[in-house]
Amino acid sequence: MALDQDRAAGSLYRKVAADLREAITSGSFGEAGRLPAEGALAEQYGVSRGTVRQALAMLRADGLVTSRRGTRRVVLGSARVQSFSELLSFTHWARSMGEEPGGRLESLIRRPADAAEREQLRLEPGTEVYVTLRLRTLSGTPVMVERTVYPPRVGELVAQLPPDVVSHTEPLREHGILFTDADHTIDVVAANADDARLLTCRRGSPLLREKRRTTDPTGTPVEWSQDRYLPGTVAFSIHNSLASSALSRHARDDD
Amino acid sequence: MALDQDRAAGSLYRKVAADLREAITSGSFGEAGRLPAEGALAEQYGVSRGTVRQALAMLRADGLVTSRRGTRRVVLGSARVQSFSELLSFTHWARSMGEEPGGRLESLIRRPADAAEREQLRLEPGTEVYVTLRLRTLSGTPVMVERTVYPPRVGELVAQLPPDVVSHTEPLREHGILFTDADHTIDVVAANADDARLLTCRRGSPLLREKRRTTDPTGTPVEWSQDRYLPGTVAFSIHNSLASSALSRHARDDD
DNA sequence: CCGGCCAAGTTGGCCAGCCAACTTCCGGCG
DNA sequence: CGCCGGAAGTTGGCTGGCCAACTTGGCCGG
Repeated sequence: MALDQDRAAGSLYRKVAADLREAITSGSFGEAGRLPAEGALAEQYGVSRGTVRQALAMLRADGLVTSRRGTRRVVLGSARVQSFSELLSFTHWARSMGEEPGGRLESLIRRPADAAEREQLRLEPGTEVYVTLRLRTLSGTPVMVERTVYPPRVGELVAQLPPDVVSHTEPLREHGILFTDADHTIDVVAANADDARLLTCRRGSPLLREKRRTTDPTGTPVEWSQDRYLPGTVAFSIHNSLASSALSRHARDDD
Repeated sequence: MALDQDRAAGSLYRKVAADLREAITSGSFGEAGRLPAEGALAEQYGVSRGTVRQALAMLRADGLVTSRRGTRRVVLGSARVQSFSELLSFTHWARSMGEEPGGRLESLIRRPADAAEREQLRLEPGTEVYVTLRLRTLSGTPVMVERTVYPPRVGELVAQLPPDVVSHTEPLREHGILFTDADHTIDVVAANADDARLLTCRRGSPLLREKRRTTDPTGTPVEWSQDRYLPGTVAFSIHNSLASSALSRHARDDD
């Protein structure tokens, strides 16, 4: 049953995971209810127990269910953003929330990489990098200033994009630049003069900063970025357990 | 080879993962080098390929290696904090950095839970909760204010702890209260009067806020906490990819 | 010399089975 | 009535095997 629809990518376990995720969030198992046993699910979906376990591992990593030896799995919480591309691309994230992402390129310069940039992007001394400064908006209101450093291979492509293009990752993907892995660091920083001007806030007022280093499938760095969010616009959300962890970015709607 | 030492918990794949993690961070495969094939590792460790794959899945989730069909895995970065308990317990985290954690209980009150607290801790209306306010220090200097709400079962135990106890999670664990899963939300907030007094900063100055809801293995909430960190003392760090995500908290030592 | 094709190598995915460790529940016994 | 032990149920872990999808590099032909 239930797998007839192509609800997820090719692999079986992803389809099972997607189906279970939907069942959980729609409350089929209750608020904090117990899931069917792995064997029962395997029979129900017509797959092996190993495949079901692979699907359940995804849900466990996302913090949707518990998993303990000896007991049925228990529903922990409801679906969160799947955090795949939502965290790598401001545009994807905004659209997944139903908001309209916007952006304005403030500056794009080309200059030799400094020591820190060479370290992050794993470049030879003397290599030139492309540095962009962009203001990002959500449904028209400014929420974030993005400073990104690109290695030559990527920067050359970015430089040819029209200045008013909304998404950077999408056109880059069409040129074979893939964003697959990223390291994020989150802290607080005071707004400098540029930040204050672009975000229309006072200089020195606090901003939520996300530093991000992104690599492609081969492990080659493709981007090093520093995003500064206006407080109250976004928050970062993480689930972690003894098994795994998952992160998602979401808009602030509560307190 | 190499598995003679009990470098990790019981399961084979954890031992393999720990060994590989050490080999990667010690540079055995080079800065961005390629790992041996799964089959080769399986033979080398004397385990099946499935076990090696389970170990490698951990490393991939931690952002240490890539994984693509058709190619050997590539070293992405070096070891990060394993984020198991480091993120659940301020004390564990501090000690893992070699710093001396401290704490002072400012207040502990018992009162009926409000709507938000009942929602978070999944309590019946009218249930009483225990609310603590603690100042946390790192090697003597104040870095964080922690406001925690405990459900009755846990709060009763917390109330009996001596006020100067450093770690809360450790004594609770001895009473059968386990912290296994947590949801974290990170954003910025302005210091209120209490925060300013305890952290010796100005009122309204920005603090990094981490809201945390922790559950035990059965999925029952055991804690709801709101931690406010002085800027410049901590940052939160995450790795995410198309496959998985991992989070760790770390001290700020760079910029 | 360049380009395309092909084969080898490698990981992703799935299956079937087995045992151990653990939890829960129920019934018996004190 | 309460405690304890055991059986049933469930997940964790590991093996061995098979095929598909994909990448890489080298060979061959133009």
